[in-house]
Amino acid sequence: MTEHEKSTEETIFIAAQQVFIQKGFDGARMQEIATIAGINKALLHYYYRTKEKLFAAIFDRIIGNVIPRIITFLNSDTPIIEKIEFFVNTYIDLLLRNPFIPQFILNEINRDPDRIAQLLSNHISKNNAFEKFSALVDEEVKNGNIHPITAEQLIVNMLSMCIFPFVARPIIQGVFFNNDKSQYLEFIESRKKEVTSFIIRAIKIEK
Amino acid sequence: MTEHEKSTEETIFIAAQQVFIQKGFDGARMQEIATIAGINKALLHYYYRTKEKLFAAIFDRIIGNVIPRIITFLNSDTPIIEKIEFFVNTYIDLLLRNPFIPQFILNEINRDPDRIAQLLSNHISKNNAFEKFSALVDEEVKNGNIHPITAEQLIVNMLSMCIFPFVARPIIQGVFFNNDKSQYLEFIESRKKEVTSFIIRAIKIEK
DNA sequence: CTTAATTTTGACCATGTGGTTAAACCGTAT
DNA sequence: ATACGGTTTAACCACATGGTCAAAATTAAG
Repeated sequence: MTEHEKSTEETIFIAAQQVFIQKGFDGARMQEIATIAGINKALLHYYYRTKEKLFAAIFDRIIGNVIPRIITFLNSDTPIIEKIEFFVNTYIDLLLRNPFIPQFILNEINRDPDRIAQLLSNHISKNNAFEKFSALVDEEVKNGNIHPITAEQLIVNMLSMCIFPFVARPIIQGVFFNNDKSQYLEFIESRKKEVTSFIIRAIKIEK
Repeated sequence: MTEHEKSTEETIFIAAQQVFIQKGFDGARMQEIATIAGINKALLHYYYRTKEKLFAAIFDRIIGNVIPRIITFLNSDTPIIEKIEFFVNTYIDLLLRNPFIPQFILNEINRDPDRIAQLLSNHISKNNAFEKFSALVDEEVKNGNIHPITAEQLIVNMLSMCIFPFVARPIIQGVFFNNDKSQYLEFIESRKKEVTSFIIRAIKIEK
């Protein structure tokens, strides 16, 4: 193996990621992955013994990229308004760079509903991340800084508005923008500010 | 065929709907559908010639149930605040009764991105529904009744907060509610009011 | 150079899959 | 009774699919 070329294992990984994302687990074909990776199908099984294991490897790496961001958001000590601003911006940015992640995760949710929930629960409870954020929200409500809302509702609203536009991309792009890709991307880009101010207007109490 | 029992065709349809929703197109097996319908596999092909056609039949009926609601929302002549209130309520109600619809449609988006966009575009442009709503939003902004926002952003925000909690159900239920079903349903139920007031606070300008 | 370990391949297998076909079944009109 | 239309079935087929295996190619070690 020379320096400049990726290892076979990583080549397979990238090819598999592409196919699994595009076709889902059931739609993905080991042969197609092999072809894209430019290798023999048997070699797939040499590195990752089964389709399940190959999928799991990809899934774990992707989910491992997302969870820390959520933990950080819940855990950080900045004021709530700044937290939201920062989270919406970095999260939409992440999804712009990896627009396939949401659909991929949603697909997996369908295939094995408990697995992700378990994974997330572990990470989040390990740091008491949710309790911390929940306490912050409650306090801000008590102090009259934001309108009454539970932490759960707020988080779900935030994630909804960040993630949904990516899974519904074909609809949004088709219905609103005549399938023009750049208009869609511009729309998403502008959502960083739009969603942030939308949420802030929805919760902040002006004094 | 006696009166009280459903026609074979409808029995198949219901079984197929159940399987396609649970497993997705690729994961669904014609044999499983047949077994659930309590009939022979060949009979599936007698009524619906191929898997594709069977799926299309189900898809069309489901999507046909959703589109009119969106058209109505865009078209009705009531003030914008009332429109939003009404839409969020009826839409979340619809999804509570058919919680599988979102995941089903999202799956299909992945399989054939242009098809739904086409379908929706046709219906919506047929009634000039979007232009009408867009004009309403612009006018409300101009009159200083709501904060500046485009119709697209507003619609996407609304749909996001209504739909996403259903596709992310396993995560929400697992992380927030220890997998307690009734707590999750209560959470969704309360969103009818929460999301409505969240949106209204985000857009309405108090005078 | 020789040997041993690792990596890669082509051929192969068992099984599952969507789909077909010819025959049986069943109610009904003649 | 029988002939006929629509309905249902068991058996079957071609083929794709995930996975295996023994041998070949390549690399590393002595």
